[in-house]
Amino acid sequence: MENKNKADQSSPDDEDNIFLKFGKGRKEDGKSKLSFPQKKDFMNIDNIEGGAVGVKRERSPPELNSMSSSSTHKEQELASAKNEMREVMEENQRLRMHLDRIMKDYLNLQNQYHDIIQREAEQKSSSTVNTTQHESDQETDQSVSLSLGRTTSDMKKDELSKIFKKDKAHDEEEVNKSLALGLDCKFEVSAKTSPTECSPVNLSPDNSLEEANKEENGETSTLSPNKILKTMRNNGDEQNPTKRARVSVRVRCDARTMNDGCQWRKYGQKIAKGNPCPRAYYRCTVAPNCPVRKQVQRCAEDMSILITTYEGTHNHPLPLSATAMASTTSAAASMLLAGLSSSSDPSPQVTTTNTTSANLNGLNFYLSDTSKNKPPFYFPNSSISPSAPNSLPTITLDLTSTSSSSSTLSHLNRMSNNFPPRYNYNNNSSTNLNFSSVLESNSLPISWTNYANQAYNKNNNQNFGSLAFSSRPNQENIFQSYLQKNNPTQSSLPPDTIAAATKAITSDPNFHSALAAALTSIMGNNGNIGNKSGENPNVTEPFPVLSSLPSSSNPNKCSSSFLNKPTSSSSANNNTQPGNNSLVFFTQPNSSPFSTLSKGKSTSPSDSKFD
DNA sequence: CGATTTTGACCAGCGC
DNA sequence: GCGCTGGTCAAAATCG
Repeated sequence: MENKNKADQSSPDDEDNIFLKFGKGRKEDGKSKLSFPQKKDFMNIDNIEGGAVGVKRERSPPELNSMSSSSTHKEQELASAKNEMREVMEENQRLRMHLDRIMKDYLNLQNQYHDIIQREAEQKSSSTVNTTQHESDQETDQSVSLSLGRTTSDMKKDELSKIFKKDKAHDEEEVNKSLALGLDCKFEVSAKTSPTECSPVNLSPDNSLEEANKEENGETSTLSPNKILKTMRNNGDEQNPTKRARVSVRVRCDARTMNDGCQWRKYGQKIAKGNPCPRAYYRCTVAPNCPVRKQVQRCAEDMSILITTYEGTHNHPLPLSATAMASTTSAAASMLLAGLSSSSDPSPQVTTTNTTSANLNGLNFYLSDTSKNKPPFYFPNSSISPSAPNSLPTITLDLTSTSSSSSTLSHLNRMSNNFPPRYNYNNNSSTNLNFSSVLESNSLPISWTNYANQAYNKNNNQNFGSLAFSSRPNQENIFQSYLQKNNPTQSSLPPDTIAAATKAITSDPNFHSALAAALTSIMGNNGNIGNKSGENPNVTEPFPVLSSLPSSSNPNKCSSSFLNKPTSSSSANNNTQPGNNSLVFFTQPNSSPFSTLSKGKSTSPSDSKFD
């Protein structure tokens, strides 16, 4: 049995080669890196599918083969490099513009949220609540403002509102063609919807967990930026293991590990109870002291599903592609902790069901909590029993394409209810996000933006707080066109599922939290608007927005890209606007034709690009 | 030869 | 206290 497992997992001849095709070990990449400065890699990533990578790829073999005619080649390379540089600069400018726009939208949202909270507080105070409660609400509200507005808290609000007002008209115009996500911060989960329940989202991507948990522990409810930074600096190795959340990613993948852009070193392997497949333990080796670990295990039910569980936050700059994953997992973790912390409301009136679910037509997520063991963090109710010792709150992103396009409810239910205990090995307080592809077998990227954009277009009447991911006209149907391109038979989404998606988006605060966290991770990391990000060693990446794993250009690789630039692969490439801050969860389920170049390590190959 | 993987031992938390 | 389990360590083996 053990031998068999060993063979399953570590036969480097088949599985590892998957990585190699992508970039393989550092050595090879080191070679290619010599001819290409790091910035080039960055550019390549940005233009991932469109051309840059292709350029690089095309160029590499000639480098080996035709060194004789090197002068012309060099010139060509130089020219192409210049071109790429120019493109990237333009891209950066566009990104900046879009960032600004997002900021404005965000402010708009924040203002609206503020109004609503105030209104709610007033209502409360007028009915039953005493004044102290009211005050605390408002206080919390303020702290929400701080925590949500990592950028705004630092940026002078006046300035921002100025900007906002200035562009309000323009934004309103644009809102028509943009995704609107109501961030109405109403926890359907809870009977009592107090503003505090929306607050715990600390949008600092790397510290949301710790900070949120600190909040849980009652250290303080006001998160000043300074404090956040302080925490950021401290969190590295000193992360209290009990204060972390884990993010689990389920991906259909034949490779031994999922390419997440980071560099990992295996430090252990164990057969976990209930799963014949061994669980491998990896440690981030990008930085020597990085506390981030991940566990990789195959799903006992479906061996083709790879379950990768991340724990901790990187304390070093990340490769761009790794940032995508890191930001997303961080956002997911924030979401989890936000949900959890909401349940830790001192007043135990939070009546949660065991499973809070939202159904997004294949974009499912649900909260399920079992919390008898760790009262401070978990919803009081629990149904899932077997508790793994040491279990941490875990959020699961399900990127497997298991749902059929018709009935996502059933899928959701399956997700939430039918996972056998042994699958939920860490089912002590777990949150599951199912970003299953709508289509059953296709590994297509799901752009939240465009996805929800469609929903918004059809149900644009229920968002009072709209988060406008302004999508450009020529981009707003990328997902759809992608669908049409790749699966003409299922190109349209059923209206009911759209409605479900909209409803879920607009109604579930946890989704908001994740979204907000992701957004802030984007804005905060890049923009550094008014933020002393320079002092923050944990700021991961300059700008993860367009981060994209080369997976799409490497169909044989098992990878997951979250913050993707979907258009880069499309024919509309040139029209790509940076505004497409779409969260793209996509998986490449069946990477059947693995190419075998050579043996490799389990290290994520993409790392090589960034070293 | 350095980096990585393997693998048995060890440790800590939890339940009984 | 004991056993079970998950997680980590570290020496040896392996790889490139």
